[in-house]
Amino acid sequence: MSEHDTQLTATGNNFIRDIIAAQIAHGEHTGDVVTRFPPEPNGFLHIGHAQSICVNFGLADYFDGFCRLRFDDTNPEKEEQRYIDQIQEDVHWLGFEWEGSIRFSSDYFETLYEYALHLIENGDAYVDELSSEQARAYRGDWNTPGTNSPYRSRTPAENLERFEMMRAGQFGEGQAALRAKIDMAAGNMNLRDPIIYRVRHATHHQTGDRWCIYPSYDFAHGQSDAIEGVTHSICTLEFADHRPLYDWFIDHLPVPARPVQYEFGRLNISFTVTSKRRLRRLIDEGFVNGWDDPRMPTLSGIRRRGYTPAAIRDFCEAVGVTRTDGMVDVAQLEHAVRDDLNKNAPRAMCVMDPLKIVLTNFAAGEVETITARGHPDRDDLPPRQLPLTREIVIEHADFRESANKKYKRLVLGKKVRLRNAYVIQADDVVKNDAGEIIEVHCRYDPDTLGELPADGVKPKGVIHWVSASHSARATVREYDRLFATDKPGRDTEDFVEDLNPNALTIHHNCHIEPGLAPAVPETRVQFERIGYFVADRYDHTPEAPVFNQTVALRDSWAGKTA
RNA sequence: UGGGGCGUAGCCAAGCGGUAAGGCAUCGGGUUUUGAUCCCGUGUACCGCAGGUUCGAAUCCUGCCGCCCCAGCCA
Repeated sequence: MSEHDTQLTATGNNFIRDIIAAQIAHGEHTGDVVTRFPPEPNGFLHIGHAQSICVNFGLADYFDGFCRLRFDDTNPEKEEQRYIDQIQEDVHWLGFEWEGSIRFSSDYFETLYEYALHLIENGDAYVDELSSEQARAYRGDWNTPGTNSPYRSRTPAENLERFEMMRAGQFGEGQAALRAKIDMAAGNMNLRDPIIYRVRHATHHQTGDRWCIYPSYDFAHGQSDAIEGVTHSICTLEFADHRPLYDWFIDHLPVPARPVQYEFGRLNISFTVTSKRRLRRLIDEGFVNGWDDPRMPTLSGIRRRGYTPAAIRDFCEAVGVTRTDGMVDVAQLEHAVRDDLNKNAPRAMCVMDPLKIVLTNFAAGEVETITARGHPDRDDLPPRQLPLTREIVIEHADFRESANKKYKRLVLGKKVRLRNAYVIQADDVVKNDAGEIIEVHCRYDPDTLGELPADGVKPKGVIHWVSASHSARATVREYDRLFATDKPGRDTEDFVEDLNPNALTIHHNCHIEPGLAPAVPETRVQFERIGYFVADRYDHTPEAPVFNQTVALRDSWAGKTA
């Protein structure tokens, strides 16, 4: 993991880590701790998966074992190569390196088939020819025991023959399925003769047309774990009642190892959604521009938004691993990025809503270069050169003709400090016919660079600015939370009704420091007094800079009035 | 109504019989050429409820309540 900046810490809570530590301490576990991250390649990874990735890779790293990346590809109709590629990119981006080459459940299809044969020979599985509708009726419900299928009593020889026929393509989809013979009256529905193989006349992205029968998740997953020597098979809580089945297969098959499943509570975050079905809908219905739209909670989306791998890892560690089905405040995620970016992002100035300021006592045509720190408390980040000219721009919101003492910005007749530069005083306001302020005339105090004014009175406020002429223009995409409510869909018919209409505001013609335009894509920066931004991974160019807002600076002034 | 899981401050979350850590959020205050950062302070948590055991229980026992997951030939 050296090529990445991964620094795994074990500061958070993780009950699985505690369990493994105890197993090792008590001699119940010897040898390597082997885990795996097992995504199905049917969509992009999202922030919820980050938790699973951190848990699996983190545990392997913590115990000096190893973790592999295995695609759980047993449903060819929903899976695509592009997702396989994207998932690998995302896991790497997060900072993890899997052991060996990538694996696929489909790598084990032949072995899995033999395992199925083993079950049939032992009378533990049978080919059922009930239609799915009939099967559902036979299954019963929570209050009614199921009924045995009339095909349940077929002999092993008969089942063997039928199963061969399934593999040979002599059954259409839904006409036959191999089921484990367990208990149609089990309280746990997963044990009511679960499907082991079903017919799918579909081309598989890895195995092509070699197979027309595919193993179910329950059959493929645990056995793949065993084949790979996984010791701790970690998944989320909704699979808890699959564990008896997971163990049943392991108990009834000649597998080379005995993995054990552990479940933890899925990560849910307020003001967002993390279900592939919902994310796909946002894309399909055009609410966002694809899986990697910066508003999306996908890893590629938040990457484009400017989030850092370290921030996401810190967030997952801070949230902890438990069996509680909770909802973490998105503010906790935002805190994690601010914390990282505050320490590492260079500072710069950008004026998003320009108001022209004329420094009446500054010579026209003159350009004074001011050197500013790259970061308030880091000397290793290079200083930057800021051209100061007679005409500059500041934010409209940073000027008022009059205001009370709580307003710490530029007020007519009063002084304010230009960030990194001089103290100025506003003398005149120029308005258009509509009465709107279009220009402010100020005088600057040439003795205040790094110094207090002669009267010794420190200006109340500091505002950011950029030269009107010696600056670059940029498009700045200001993002807000994708949803306006903490639990999308909770109080509405359809979760899309909770979408935040202001999740994206595009600002054209923003003025940025000239040194910022050449930034390479994905350069992260803090626009002082505004927030953290990143040069868009795809759209940013030196000629037409595009910055995406990662997260705004904390603003204890917001909501107050002056 | 069957099976499984979970309930500690607004949100995460320690605690595992000895009298409630920490983080986020909130609200104050200090420092500050970012109303940022940093620093300090700030919460009667009836430990879901009710009984019981005990000198003593969030921690043990019993009952109840609430929330989540399961009736795909999805994962």
